Amino acid sequence: MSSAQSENGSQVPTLEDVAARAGVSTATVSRCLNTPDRVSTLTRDRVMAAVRELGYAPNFGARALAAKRTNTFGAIIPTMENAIFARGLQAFQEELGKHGITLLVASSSYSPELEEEQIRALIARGADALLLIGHDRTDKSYALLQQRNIPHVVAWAFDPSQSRLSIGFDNNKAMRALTREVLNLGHRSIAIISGLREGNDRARERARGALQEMATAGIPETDVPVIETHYGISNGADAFRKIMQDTPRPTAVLCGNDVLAAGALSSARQMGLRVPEDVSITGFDDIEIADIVTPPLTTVHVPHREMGRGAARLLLALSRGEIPGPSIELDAKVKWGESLGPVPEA
Amino acid sequence: MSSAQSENGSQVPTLEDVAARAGVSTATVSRCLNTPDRVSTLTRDRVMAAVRELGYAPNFGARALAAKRTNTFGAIIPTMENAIFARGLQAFQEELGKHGITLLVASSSYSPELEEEQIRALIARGADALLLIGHDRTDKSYALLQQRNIPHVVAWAFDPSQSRLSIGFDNNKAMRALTREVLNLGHRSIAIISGLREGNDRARERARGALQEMATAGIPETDVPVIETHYGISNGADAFRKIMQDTPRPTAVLCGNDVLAAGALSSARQMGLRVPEDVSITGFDDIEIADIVTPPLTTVHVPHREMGRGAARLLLALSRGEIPGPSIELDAKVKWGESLGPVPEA
DNA sequence: CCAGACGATGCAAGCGCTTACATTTGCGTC
DNA sequence: GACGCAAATGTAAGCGCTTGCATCGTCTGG
Repeated sequence: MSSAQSENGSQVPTLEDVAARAGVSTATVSRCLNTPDRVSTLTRDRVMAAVRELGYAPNFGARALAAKRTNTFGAIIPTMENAIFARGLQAFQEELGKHGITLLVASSSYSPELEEEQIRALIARGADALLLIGHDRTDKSYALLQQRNIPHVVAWAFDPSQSRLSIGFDNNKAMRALTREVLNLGHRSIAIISGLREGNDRARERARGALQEMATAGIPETDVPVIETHYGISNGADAFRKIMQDTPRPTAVLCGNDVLAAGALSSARQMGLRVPEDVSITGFDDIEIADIVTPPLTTVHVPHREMGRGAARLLLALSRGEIPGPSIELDAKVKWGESLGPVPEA
Repeated sequence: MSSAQSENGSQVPTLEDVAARAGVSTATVSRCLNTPDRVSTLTRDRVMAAVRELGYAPNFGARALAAKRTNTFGAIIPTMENAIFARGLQAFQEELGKHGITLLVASSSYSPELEEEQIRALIARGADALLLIGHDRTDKSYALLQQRNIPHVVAWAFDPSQSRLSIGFDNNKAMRALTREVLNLGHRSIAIISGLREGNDRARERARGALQEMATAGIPETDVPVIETHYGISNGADAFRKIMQDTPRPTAVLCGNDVLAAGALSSARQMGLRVPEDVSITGFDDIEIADIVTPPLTTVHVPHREMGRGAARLLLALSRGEIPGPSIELDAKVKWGESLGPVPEA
């Protein structure tokens, strides 16, 4: 009877309408939609026809309420403003799509507090499982996930010291490898433009890795200028300009990611500095931008797609109640461009 | 009684639990959450305390089901892979946020069929209103929106020939303006790298605008090589490489957007061509990338943020049942970089 | 020819919330 | 001190769907 008055015309059709039209019960219609093989071919055809004729689409809220699951996963990434997470997320989504799962994306602007809110929001919306970036977040966030028993996996970071399920690469290790290359080319006066480290373990580990490697080479941490700034091209540009006023002027600048490096590069050009003849610049992430700036960046290649796909699989397994294997460490290797060269002659 | 058995421990608390704990009825709790001023301060405090203690969060599905609205808007953009829509969407989201509305984003990969699916999905999820990009979409999509009576607005395009509510700029007009500048600099041998035009009115209007303007200058359409390709840096690069093998070789290449232009630029570098001395390249959109490539792109500045904010306001008005004004045309002006120069001496 | 089994379908009880309507309470008035 | 009104709160009817359980044929084997 619900929309029996749907003579009204622009009422949204409900299961009941479909059932009436097909001459079956709502239960049967529901089965047709969810478990088609539990219904005879004949009825199924009739029901499907009714569905089509009415333009019926199930009401998501009602379905979630009754079934207690939504076939929806959530992902909270720090930012959508640049393409850092785009490729990985794309792969994540593709993999979920294969399994009929919808992805809801939210962004936290690199703020653990905002992220907590987003977690809450996604849970409220019924996300069956969550993809999170990095390990840093409020205790409350973790408490929430545990209390609600929401399967989740951490990506973009593999940290041997963390026990929770994750898939990613070791930011520290990767940055050390890159730094080693820089040192090998003779650089000793090196500066770092890092992303904001608070609440961002990836940024922190990258910076720490660089400093550790330099320390190993006999460069004390106190000799290394570090500027911290929000990821963003113009921030990278500003930071670079500032850092190049130091004495001694660094011969190489390690950037926390490609976005910062791209900014640094454009500053260098404006300042009339040649890269890498006058100063070397490195990035991290190997996003598309790394290839199109001039010169192409020497950076760290991150297995974005592999990570996204892998994260999806882990989450899928978790949400089915399976216990997936341990955390997965992927490789992140130095990728040579042209922005890193030997130290300039004095 | 619902989770009276929640002795269980890890049950999700419901309104009823909160009500029991605060010693009031569920109705009162609901009011506390939705219309706090209709409840006495005393009870409100007690209820809120219970909410906090229990870590209660309303069940979205149930709420949507009962209230018949979700305070959720949807947006379907063609792609998240590059930053074309990022800034506008950000502004859109910020504006909605101010009004307590959550944004759900989906992407259609520039496919009208996929978009239709996404529209359906967002509607099923209860989106109260939708933001759409451009006018091109399947009849069914429009039928759906009308049938369900979903407020919606078209952005990124202002087309005087279209009657539906929109906010954006005139792609055709803007591209004509840019083309005029190119012609003014003496270029006569001009090629176009366009985005795929089918199902994409923005791409179509941009290409058409360029061709029209050239026609006005006496260059017949048949003399203008046009390559169509999916937006993407490497596609732009490939297209450019191909187009530069034409005879006569174009002295200027108009790209459908900055992403294609960035690709073209990197191809040019690889081919040893100087920009703009040997060949001029233009973009469209003025996204961040336009500034950081070498040389910075001459492009068309698009008022991303203004468009996003405006779209949000229109949609908010619509969803409140107000009738907003007519469609809004914003300006998109040529922005000079260094990638467009005079035609090279013969 | 009938008991038993099984596949297809219907019945109806919720899922957790909002909200119209009913009820109670507390005040100010005369 | 009784009355009326408004504010505060409670009652209960759904919102549209899923699903455990009951029912009904139909088919099979003895």
